This record gives sequence, structure tokens and C-alpha cells, in this order.
Amino acid sequence: MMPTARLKDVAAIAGVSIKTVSNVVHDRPCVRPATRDRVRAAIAELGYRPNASARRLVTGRTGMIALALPEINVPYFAELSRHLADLAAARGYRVLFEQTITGVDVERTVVSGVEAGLVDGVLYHPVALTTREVAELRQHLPFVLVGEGAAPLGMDHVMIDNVAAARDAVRHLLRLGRTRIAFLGHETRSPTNTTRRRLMGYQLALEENGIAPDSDLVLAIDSFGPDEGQRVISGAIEGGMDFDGLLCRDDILAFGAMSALHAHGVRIPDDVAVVGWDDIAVSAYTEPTLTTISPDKHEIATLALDMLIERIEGHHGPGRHRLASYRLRVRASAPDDH
Amino acid sequence: MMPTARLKDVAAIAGVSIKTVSNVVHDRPCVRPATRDRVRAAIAELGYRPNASARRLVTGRTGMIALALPEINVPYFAELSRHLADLAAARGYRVLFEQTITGVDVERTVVSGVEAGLVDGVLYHPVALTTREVAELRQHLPFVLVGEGAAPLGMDHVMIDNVAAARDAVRHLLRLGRTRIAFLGHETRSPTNTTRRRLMGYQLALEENGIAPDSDLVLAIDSFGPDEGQRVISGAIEGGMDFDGLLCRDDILAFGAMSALHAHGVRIPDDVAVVGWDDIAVSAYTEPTLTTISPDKHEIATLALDMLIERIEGHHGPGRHRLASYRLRVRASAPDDH
DNA sequence: ATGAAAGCGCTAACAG
DNA sequence: CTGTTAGCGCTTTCAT
Repeated sequence: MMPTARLKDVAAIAGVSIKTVSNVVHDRPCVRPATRDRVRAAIAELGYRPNASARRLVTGRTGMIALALPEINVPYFAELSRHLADLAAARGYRVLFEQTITGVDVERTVVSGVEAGLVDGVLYHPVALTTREVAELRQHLPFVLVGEGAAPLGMDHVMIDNVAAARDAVRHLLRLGRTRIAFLGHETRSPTNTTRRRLMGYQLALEENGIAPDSDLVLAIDSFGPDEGQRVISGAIEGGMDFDGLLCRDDILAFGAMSALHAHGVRIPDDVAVVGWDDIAVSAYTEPTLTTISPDKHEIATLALDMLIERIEGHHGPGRHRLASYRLRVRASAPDDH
Repeated sequence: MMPTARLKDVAAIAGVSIKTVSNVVHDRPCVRPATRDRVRAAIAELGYRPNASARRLVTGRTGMIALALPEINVPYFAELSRHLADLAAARGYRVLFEQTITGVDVERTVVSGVEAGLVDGVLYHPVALTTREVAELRQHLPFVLVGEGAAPLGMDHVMIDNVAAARDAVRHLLRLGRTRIAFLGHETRSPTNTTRRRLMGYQLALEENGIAPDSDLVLAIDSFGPDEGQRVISGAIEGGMDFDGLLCRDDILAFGAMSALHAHGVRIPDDVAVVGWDDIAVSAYTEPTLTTISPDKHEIATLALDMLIERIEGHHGPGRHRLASYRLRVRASAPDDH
């Protein structure tokens, strides 16, 4: 493996100064055609590629943004990442992927940023860190928060209105005549803001319809994942829980729940109408297809990236909080006409 | 936003030379405790963070690997990425994410690598590029290929034995007494190597059992995605296709197929037994649960990363081709006892 | 239109 | 144990 060619080597071969080679590399017009061709030939001959680190050191710009998410394998994050990656590429940025699931420590490390000059900005979906910690740790770096986790007022932030969306979902179930509506996904240990907000909307919708929320209908989970949804709903059915509607914290839990309902011969939606959350791709192909809260992932990605790039380009205003849109996507698990 | 502190600034405040500060930053033992404390205090006071680009420029090491995949939102890739990201983090590498879906050009650009010194190595899942192109474009950079796409002999490569796996899947269906077994997922335009291999295994299994492959049972698709699976299977059913078994190119197509089967009142597995491919997380929670070829994603990730890191650390041998293991995960859509 | 030279912030070899 | 110094490869004034 021959040592990588440098600007200097190209210059030597082409018989010009490095400045000229640099001009050619950057497609600057101020080079005579003949010279340009000679330089181009030398570049090809040596297989010259500009060195990224050197460039960055001098320009101070990396052209990279960090995407800090809990778990890339979770469909919602994977789908959001797809939008983010597409948009970032279109705007000329590369994406450095930081997975934060490993724990609070990792999350803290990512947020505080051990090295400077690694990326130009960070898109961060907080989970474990508190608002205060995020605010304190955040480095001197453009930062945009995504999701319902910690959101210090001073920082840019994008989310959907979780309370309103949960309320809409429950209202939909009420409209179908369901009155014993359960909520699946209350975290036992430390409830996330996400769950807290969704639960709040659930409660509001019930109360505004004169139904007293029944805490027995709020089902706790120990983990996310379909297996947990299945376990908890199986337990509820076997324990004789009486319910005719079910709002799940997310689609994945809903899949597990539906699997449990099927296994116990409970008909969906006849006996229990089910609503999920996230509208991940497969939700339109389950049996029955899943009614779900569909956050506009593309809009979330666009808003987040726009704000981040504005910050990177020097915007200095106070923290901006943007709400992305969502809709209730009605499918067979809780159809309109039932 | 005050200008980032440099080694030199810390040194000035602490009243030592930059070498000493560097020693402290690197936790080198050869610093007197008193000095160390003073330096630490200065670092904290200035909020000093070492500059990544400068470090890289001088060490020539980036501590990053590129992960070049077609589409991160596709569950199989998302799940594989999760393993890769976990392992990379454990080995001290960051992951730069490069999405190649946009087209052959993007794929070519990613493989050829515009800049040098951006990453230490590349994990690449080829789709559109040919073996020859990959071999020609590959830069002077450690490179490991994943999947069934182009795989020049000279380069490291990890995959599962797709022919054998497809054969196993079809054998399983034959064992269940199915004889009219269809294959869903032949690409009309330019079939990928992946599909070609799976189709080959399908054919082999039929022939070894004395069944003449019927080209009418090989169903073409124009795109991936559940909608396409649904469309094609609906068309086949409506066109009167006679089949009792179905091997799908991947789980996502299988979801669409199952949705179409349900819609037409075709019972799974009674009327048609279905087998998917990839064993993505939700496959265990569909109705019915999906029998599928389950590649050992963790093993794929481990083998790939191990080889890549060996190359990064200087290994120079010829291209190594490794087969990761797989198993047929039997679930309700094509159960053993049927 | 092209060249010479001064750093960007850090590491590491070499002195002391 | 600590300081001095020479680059890493590139961009960018400032001359010519």
C-alpha cells in the first residue's frame, strides 16, 4: 500500500505549486486550461485524494453531524434515521451515528462530547438524561433535540404534541363506543416523558367524556419489545381484565398485544379495538391492519435538520420549540365504522 | 460562543508546557500529582476538549469506520446495523453512516472514497455495483463486503449460504407435503445476486425431489416493500394460480403476501404455507407467526468487523470469504406438524 | 494566473 | 518528570 499522495506530490509531478493544485481540486476558475489538464493528469496518476483531517483542521468545518439515538434497530428510529440521512446527504452533510442505548453514561458522554471538531452539530434524541443534565453538559456545539425527552428551554427542539395525539386516539375509541379502554406501556421503573405525555392525553380524553380513569386499565411494562406486550396482555386477559379498547404506547407493543389477543381468541376489533403509535411500515400489513398515531417523520426530520443547519451556519437566537404534525391513521384494528 | 480552548491555553493557565498537558490528557503516568491536579483544573476551567481533526492529522488514525448500506429503514439492515454499531463501539470505533440507495452513482462515490483519512475502514453491502467495479474503485483502504452482492475474490467478504438456505426452506415445505411451491421476489429488471442465489436453491430443492420447477410459480416484483408483495400475490390468486407453498425473498414481502392471502380468504398454513427470509423482529408476532430463514446477524456482524479491524491493524493476506450460519426458524405459517 | 509562506491544534521524538 | 520543536496535509492571505 503506497503512501497516500499529497498535494505537494501532485504539484511536483505537474510542475506547479501546491496552490495551483488546490485551485484545481476546488474547481476554481483562475487556472489556465493547459495547467489544469496537467494537474488533473497528475492527480489521476497518483490517485490523489484530499486528506479530510487536514482540511478540517484548517477550515474548522467537518461536514458531519452526529445522530444520537437510543437503538437503530427499533423501527421508529430506523425510519426516522432514513429521513434524516437522506436530508443530511442532500444538504451536503455526512452522518455520524452514535447509539446511546448502552446507558446513561454513554448518553452523557455523547452529549458532553469528548472531542471537539468531530462534528459540526448534533441531533439528539434524549432518553435517560434529565433536562438539567442536557443543558449543563451540552458543549459549545449546535444541538437540536428530537422527541419527548429532556428539552431545556434554551435549546432547539422538535416533537409532536403527544398529549393531543393520545387524546385523539382515545377519542376515536370512545367514538366507536368503547368505554373500557386500557393503556399498554406505562413503564414501571422510571417513566419516560413520552409515556407520561401519552398517558396524560389518555386520561384527559376519558375525563372529558365523563369516564373516570381506572388505574387497573393502565398496564405496566418492564421493557419495550413485542414479547413484553404479549406477556402483559396475556396476563391481563388471564387475570380477567375487562376491556374493549386498547391504546398502546407504540406499534411494537401493539404487535405483541394483538398476538396475545389472537392467542386467547379475543377478536380484533370486535371484542377489543387496538390503537398503536408510530405508524411503522409493517403496521399497514398486520392482521388486522393497525390503527395508529402517525407522526410525520419526514417533517420531524426536516424541522430538526433545518434548525441544526441554521445553528451551524451561525444562527444564535433562543431555543425554538417546533411541533411536527401527526394524524390518526385509521385501519382495521379500530375502524371508523364499527 | 468563546473560541475553543487549545492545549496551549491550558498550558498557559496551568503554568506548564503543552507536553505536560498532553500527558495529562492521555492519562500518562509520568506526571507529578500536584502538576496533574493543576492541569486538570485548568482543563475544567477552560472547558478544554482535544481537537479531533488535529489529532487525526498527526496520528493518521480516525477511529471511525464507514457503514455503507442501501437503506437504514429496512428492518434487516436496521437490525444488522444495531449489531455492527454495538460491536464497533465496544472495539472503540465510531460509525459513519453512508446510505447508498440513491443510486449507482452514490454507491460508486462511496466506494471510491472522495476524501482520504475520513475513516479507517469500510463495511460495505453492495447492491448495484458489479464485482469488477468494486474491485477497481476500492481505494487503499481496509474494506469488508457484506451480503450477496459483488464480491471480488481479493476482498474480504461475509455472507450466509443463500443457495443452501433456500434449499432448506423448500425442503421444509416439501416435507409438509406441499408440491406447488411458489417463489415470490424475482426482480424483473436486474435481478440481484441475492435473489439469484435464493432462486437457485429453490430450484435445486424441487429438482432433487423430482419436481419440475414451474416458471409460472416464480413471481416477479418491481420493487421491494410489503405493498408489492401484496399486489403480486393478490394478482396471482385472482389469476387462479394454484399453489400450496410460498417462499418469499424476504420477510417484508412475506408480510404483504400474507396480507393478500388473508384478504382472499386463503388460510395460512392450511391452504398455503409461507416461509420468509431474514427473521426480522416482528416476524415472531405476525398472525400467523412467520416461518423464516434466520441469518445469524450477530455472527455476520462479528465476522465482518473482526476482519475489518484486522485489516485496519495491518493484516495483508488475500481476500477471506466467510460463511455465517443461519437456521430455519419454524413458526406457525409453515409449522413442522402439518 | 501562479507561487511562497504562515499557520490550524496536536503528537512524538528528542533534550534536559 | 517536563520542555522544545518539527512536522501531519491542507487552506489562505499576500506577493508577484
